[in-house]
Amino acid sequence: MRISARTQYALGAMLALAVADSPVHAEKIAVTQDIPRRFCDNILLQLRRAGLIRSQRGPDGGYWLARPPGEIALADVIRVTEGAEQALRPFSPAAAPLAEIWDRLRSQEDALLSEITLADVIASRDRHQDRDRSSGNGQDVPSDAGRGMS
Amino acid sequence: MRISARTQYALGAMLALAVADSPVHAEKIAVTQDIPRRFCDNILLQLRRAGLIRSQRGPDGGYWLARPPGEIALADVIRVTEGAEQALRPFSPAAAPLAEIWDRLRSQEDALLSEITLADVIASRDRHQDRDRSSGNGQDVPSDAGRGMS
DNA sequence: TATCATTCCTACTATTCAAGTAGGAATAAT
DNA sequence: ATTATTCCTACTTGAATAGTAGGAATGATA
Ligand code: FES
Ligand code: FES
Repeated sequence: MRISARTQYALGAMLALAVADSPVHAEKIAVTQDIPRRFCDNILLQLRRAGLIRSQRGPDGGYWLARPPGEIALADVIRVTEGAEQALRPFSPAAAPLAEIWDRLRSQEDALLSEITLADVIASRDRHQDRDRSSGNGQDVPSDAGRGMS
Repeated sequence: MRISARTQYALGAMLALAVADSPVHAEKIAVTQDIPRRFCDNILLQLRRAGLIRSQRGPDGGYWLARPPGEIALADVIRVTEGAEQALRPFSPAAAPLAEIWDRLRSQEDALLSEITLADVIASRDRHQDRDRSSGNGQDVPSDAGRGMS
């Protein structure tokens, strides 16, 4: 799969919401995540339509996650922003067996991205901030990390 | 990684060479693999420069594999045609931990594609042609398949 | 009720990248 | 010489991504 700027931005925005404990303005997200202001609006809208986030208009409005960070997988976000990848063009019969391989690649990738949640990413980041407390330190990102929003 | 038409074509061409037992014209490859004629030239040239195939000019010329099909992994071909994927743009600090994940994705993918050789693909194709001879049939593509060129 | 800050929506422009083409030079067989 | 092929650079085109524009709808506050 392609990792577009849009996807990168969307994940950044989702992470920003995951660590906040109250609604966040698009403006703030745009600034802290370094996303072009108008583009940020655009992406947040898409995420809301997909049901990943909720929103409130007017002053004192903003965005927040629809579910706790531990229940949102990276794949959930990516599927939205990358949309349905257009089927790759027909194969010459001779190259047909390659299709099976592309399928394997995709499932492999999907498996990984479906297992990692926003909470995992945040936990991993926090672990990297206080560098190596123990010697044989954090390898795996545990899937049971953050549940609440703070 | 992206599976471009170019990559698809290149793999088709390599497979065509893998099953041939003497030099093959670009023309023939283009026809049998359904590759636009001129584009085919273009791709073959790139493959030759990368050292994956050899060539001979003039009438009675053509292309052939530089190594036996069992020693050419799909990754070898793909790395050539996809080129050095341009580094994805800088992350906002907040989204930095994602970089690690992209890396994991890439290695996972590279591992799979490095294990499968042209010979494996051909063997798999042949196995699919005579449909299910035994009941619990071929799951894995053995890596020790064809060695010679026929 | 007026005002203001925000989200929401459609549609547009610009930039980049992949796909494919063009024209011919170099080489080798006959 | 002629002809069939590979070889090489550069160009054109099409599609997709990235980002922008303009304003309508909503909701808080006074
Ligand atoms: S990155 Fe998605 S299949 Fe390779
Ligand atoms: S297809 Fe290569 S990393 Fe996703």
